[in-house]
Amino acid sequence: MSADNINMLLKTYNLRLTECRKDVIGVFMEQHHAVSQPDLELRLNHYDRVTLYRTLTTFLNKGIIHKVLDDTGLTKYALCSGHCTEHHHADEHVHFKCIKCENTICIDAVSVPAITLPDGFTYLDANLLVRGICKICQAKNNH
Amino acid sequence: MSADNINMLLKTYNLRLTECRKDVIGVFMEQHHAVSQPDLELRLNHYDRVTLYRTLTTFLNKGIIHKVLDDTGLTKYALCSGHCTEHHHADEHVHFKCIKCENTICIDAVSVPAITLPDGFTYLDANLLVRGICKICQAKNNH
DNA sequence: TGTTATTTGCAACTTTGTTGCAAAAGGCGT
DNA sequence: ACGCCTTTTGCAACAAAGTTGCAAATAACA
Ligand SMILES: [Mn+2]
Ligand SMILES: [Mn+2]
Ligand SMILES: [Zn+2]
Ligand SMILES: [Zn+2]
Repeated sequence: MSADNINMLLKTYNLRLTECRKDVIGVFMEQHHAVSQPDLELRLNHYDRVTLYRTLTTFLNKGIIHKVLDDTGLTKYALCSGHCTEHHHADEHVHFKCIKCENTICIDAVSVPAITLPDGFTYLDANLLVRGICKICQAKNNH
Repeated sequence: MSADNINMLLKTYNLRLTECRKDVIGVFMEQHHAVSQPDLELRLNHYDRVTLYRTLTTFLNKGIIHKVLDDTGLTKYALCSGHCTEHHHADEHVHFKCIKCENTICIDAVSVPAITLPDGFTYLDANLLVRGICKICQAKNNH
């Protein structure tokens, strides 16, 4: 089932169906948290580092994935849900980083609240990172 | 006037008054936008890269400065305004990155709105980065 | 001014980001 | 199924940033 979805996704964005691209999308789909380039390098270690880098860049440009900021400076990526394009991402939701498991997830259910900027400032988009303890780690603590 | 402030600040945090630390604080004070390590290296190029790195780490641990996330993955830093400590930063305000001049500033006047997370998630803190066009660049456009 | 703990500079190494180029592979018409 | 053409990949090479150990320099304090 998933393989067809992946091929369709790539075709939608006019991208060639290469093994690497299919595998990278596969990782994003089976993972429910944001993925960094080093994460990808570990899981897909038969591909060259540069190829993975370029695959991420391509997906980012097409609007297939979006950046997820991290408090460590390491950039993570996640699949876009809405209809995002290269120039505008239409899925402004909260990102949550757990300080226990270090995973960062997209919380699509919670969108970024409207921000009123001081006079003279123009709003383009926003990236909100909330840190705390995730549901899974919380449950573990209450054994 | 400023030199006394700087010495006082360092003493408050039980830090030795070294040239490097005083100069770094000086840069933060005279700059009204967030500063990255490479920024510091350019301005204070008579200090070793590692010394600046360690100075930032020290200030970060003491709660003198806070991290300002950036959409490029480059970490920037800014002086803390409130009473921040190593473990908790009490100055949760909006950060604004201008896509023209690339400067990132702390907008202390706008605090991060309260976020309601899904059940099971615990909130610790948040970092909100708004992108857009800053007041200065806006004014330049309207010549 | 001398003692001691802290800080600095340097060397070294790791990780990540980035580009050019030739070989390999995908898409497509035949 | 084949060949052509364009895109993608792997490799080499380099740039930039992060990180640590250690000996020399320096701040704090008596
Ligand atoms: Mn997301
Ligand atoms: Mn700030
Ligand atoms: Zn967790
Ligand atoms: Zn600007």
